[in-house]
Amino acid sequence: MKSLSIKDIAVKANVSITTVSFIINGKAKEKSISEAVIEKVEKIIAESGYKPNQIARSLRTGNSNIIGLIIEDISNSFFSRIARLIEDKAYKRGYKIIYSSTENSVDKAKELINMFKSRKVDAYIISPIKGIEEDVKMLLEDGNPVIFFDRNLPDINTSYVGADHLNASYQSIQSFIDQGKKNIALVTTDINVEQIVERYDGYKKALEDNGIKYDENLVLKIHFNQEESETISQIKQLFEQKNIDAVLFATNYLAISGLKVLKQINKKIGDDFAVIAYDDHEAFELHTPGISTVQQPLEEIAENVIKIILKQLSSKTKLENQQVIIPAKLIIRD
Amino acid sequence: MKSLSIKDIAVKANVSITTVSFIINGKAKEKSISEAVIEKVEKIIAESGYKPNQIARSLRTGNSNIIGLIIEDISNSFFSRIARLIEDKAYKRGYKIIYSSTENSVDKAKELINMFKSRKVDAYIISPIKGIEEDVKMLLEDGNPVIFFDRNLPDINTSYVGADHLNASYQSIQSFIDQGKKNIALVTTDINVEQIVERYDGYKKALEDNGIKYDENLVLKIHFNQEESETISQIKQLFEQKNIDAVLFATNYLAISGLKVLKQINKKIGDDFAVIAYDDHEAFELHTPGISTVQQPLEEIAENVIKIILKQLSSKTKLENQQVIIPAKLIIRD
DNA sequence: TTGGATTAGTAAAACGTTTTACTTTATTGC
DNA sequence: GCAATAAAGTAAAACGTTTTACTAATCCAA
Repeated sequence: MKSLSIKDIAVKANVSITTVSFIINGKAKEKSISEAVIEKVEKIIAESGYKPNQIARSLRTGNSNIIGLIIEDISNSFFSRIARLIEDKAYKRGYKIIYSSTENSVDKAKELINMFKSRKVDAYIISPIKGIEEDVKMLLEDGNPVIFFDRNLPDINTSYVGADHLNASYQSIQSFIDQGKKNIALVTTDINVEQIVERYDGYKKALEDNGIKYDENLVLKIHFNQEESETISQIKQLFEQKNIDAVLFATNYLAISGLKVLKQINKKIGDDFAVIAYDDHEAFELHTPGISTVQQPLEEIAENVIKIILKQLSSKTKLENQQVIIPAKLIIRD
Repeated sequence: MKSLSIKDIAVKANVSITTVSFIINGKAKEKSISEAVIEKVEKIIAESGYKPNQIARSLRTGNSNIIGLIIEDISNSFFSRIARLIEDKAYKRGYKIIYSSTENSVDKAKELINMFKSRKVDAYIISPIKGIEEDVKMLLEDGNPVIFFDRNLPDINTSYVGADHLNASYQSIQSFIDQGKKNIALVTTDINVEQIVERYDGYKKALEDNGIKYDENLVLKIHFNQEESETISQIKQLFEQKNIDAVLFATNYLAISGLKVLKQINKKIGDDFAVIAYDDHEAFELHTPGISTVQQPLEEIAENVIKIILKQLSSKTKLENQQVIIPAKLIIRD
C-alpha cells in the first residue's frame, strides 16, 4: 500500500496541491484560502491519516528538523542521561535526535560528521575529541549551528557548555588535604581531552597550593580502550605498591574498577583511606560506606545545551557564541 | 557556502549527471562507462569533497538507510547498552539509528511511529507497549520490517527477540526455596507488558509447584512513573510490616531502591534475608555482600535483533517471522 | 556491406514537497 | 461606472538524486 501524498489529498478535495500545502503549513489565512476550503481539506486529511513526507519536505526546505548528537558512547550513563534530557527537550520543540557514538575514534567522529552533513541535520551537538578541528571548522563556515558539551576544543570558536572540572577536581583534593591526607593518588585516563586534562590540572594545583610535592608515581593513566581486567590489575598494583591514603578517580567507570580492586584486596575505605569519584553513579550511594563523588549538573548541562541550540535555530542571524561553565558539586558521603 | 551537488561535479567533469550518478553508485562498469571517465570523475569527487545529498537520495529511492529504534528510556542502562550494541552492528552495515524514548506513554509511542513513518525509516526496532497494536499492524501491512525486543505483544505477528523471563523468574524463586525460604516477596511494577507479567507468572508458578501458598500481600506493584521517594517508602512499608525472608525485584531500578531501603533501616542481607534482582547492574557486583541477579543476555539480544532485521532488509521478499527466546542467567553472588 | 550486438554515454521523468509569481473574480471608493 | 484593491486560488519551478529509455558510434560475423 503506497502511502498518500499531498496530491492524493488535493485530488480528493478537488483543489490544487498548493492550497493543500498552504493549509498544512498553517498559511491558509495569510494566503486567503476560504474557511470552507480549509475545513474540507482538513477533514480529508484527518480521515485519510495523511502525513507529509518529511524527506520531500527536507529536500525542498533544506531543514530536516533533526539534530545530530555525537557522543563518546551512549552506553555510558553520563551520556545516556544527557541524551535523554536533550531528547526530551528537543522533542517538545519538534526536533528529533539522531545520535552516534564515536568510541573515541577520530576517524569515526569525522565519518559521523560527514554522515550528519549529508543528512542535512539542522544542528550539531558534539562532545568533541581532538583531531576533528578541521571538520568542525568547515561546519561552522557553512553556517551550521554547532555546540560542544562536556569537552571543549580550544582552537574552535563555538558555543560550549560544561562543568567546571578544574575547580571540582581542586576542591576534591583540597577536601582530602583538609582531612590530613598526604599521599593522594589520581587515577585518570590517557585520552587527551580538555575535560580530563583539567581534572589533572586541578589535582596538581591543589597539591601545589598546599605545599605538597607532586609525585608522578601517584598518577595512574589508564589507556582508554583497554579491557577492564587490565585496568583492574594496574590499579591493584598502584594500591598495593604505593603508600596511599586517598585517591581521586577521574571518571566513574574507573572508580567502579577501583572499588572492585578494593573488594578484591580487602582494603576498607575509612579513616586511613579516602576515595572520591568523578561523576556520580548509583553504585556509589549504595556502597558501604557511601562513596563521595563530584556530581556533574546533568540537568543544567542539557538544559543549557538545548536552550542555546534552539535559540540559534530559531534565529535568522548568527548569534554570539556562549561559554557556559557550570560548577560541579562535591558530595561527601560516608 | 552552498554545498556541492552532483550537477556541479558533472559540469566540472564535462559529463552528464547520469554518468556521475552511475559512477557514485558503482554501476559504472555495468553501464559501460569508460575507465578514463571513471577515473576523471572520481578524482574530481575526491578533490572537491563532494558527498551525495542523502535526503534527495532517499526521496528518489524510498530508502533512508535509517533504522528507527523505539525504547522506553535511553537513560536506562539496559536500553542504552542494547542501543549501543545495535548501533554498532547497524553502523557497520551502513545503517544509522534514530531513536526515541516512549517513557511508557502510548500517545508518545504512537507519535513516534508516525514520525518515523514520515521519515521513511527502513525498519523499526521496538520495545513495545500495550496500546500500539493497531499502529504496528499498519506498519506491517505497508510492508515495513518490524521487530520487537525485550517485550512482545501477543496479538501482533512479527519477529521477536527476548529473554526467557518466566523461566528466569521461576528459577530465582526456586533457588530461594532451595535455601529454605518460605516468605518470599516480589517487588514489581504495574506496567502491563508481557515481560513483566511473565516474571510475575514465574514467581507464582514456582511457589505453586513447591506447595507454598501465594500471598498477595507479599507482592508489591510499584506505579511506573512515580517519584523514587514514594517507591522507597512503599518498599520500606513492605519490609517492615511483613515477615519476609527473601525478595525478588522485577527490575534493577526497583532493586536499587530496595537496597537503599535496606541501608536506611539497617537490615542486612544474609542468611535470614535473601535478595535477587532482575537485570544486572554495576552496583550489584560492588555491593557488600554481592547481590544475586538475573542477567539478561544483552549481547545476544542485540545480535539477534540486528541479524534478523538486516536479513529482512537485504531480502526482496517477506521472510518468515522469528521468535528468539534466549535463556537468562541466574548469577548467585555473596 | 549489412545489420545485429556492443560500447559509451545522455535526456528527461520521477520522488513529494514548498514557494513564487500569476490569474480570475468580487468588492470597494469615488 | 470604472479603476484600484482584495479575495481566492493555481501552475509550475525547484530541491538533488536515481533510473528508464533512448541515441550514436563502433564492431563483428556472415
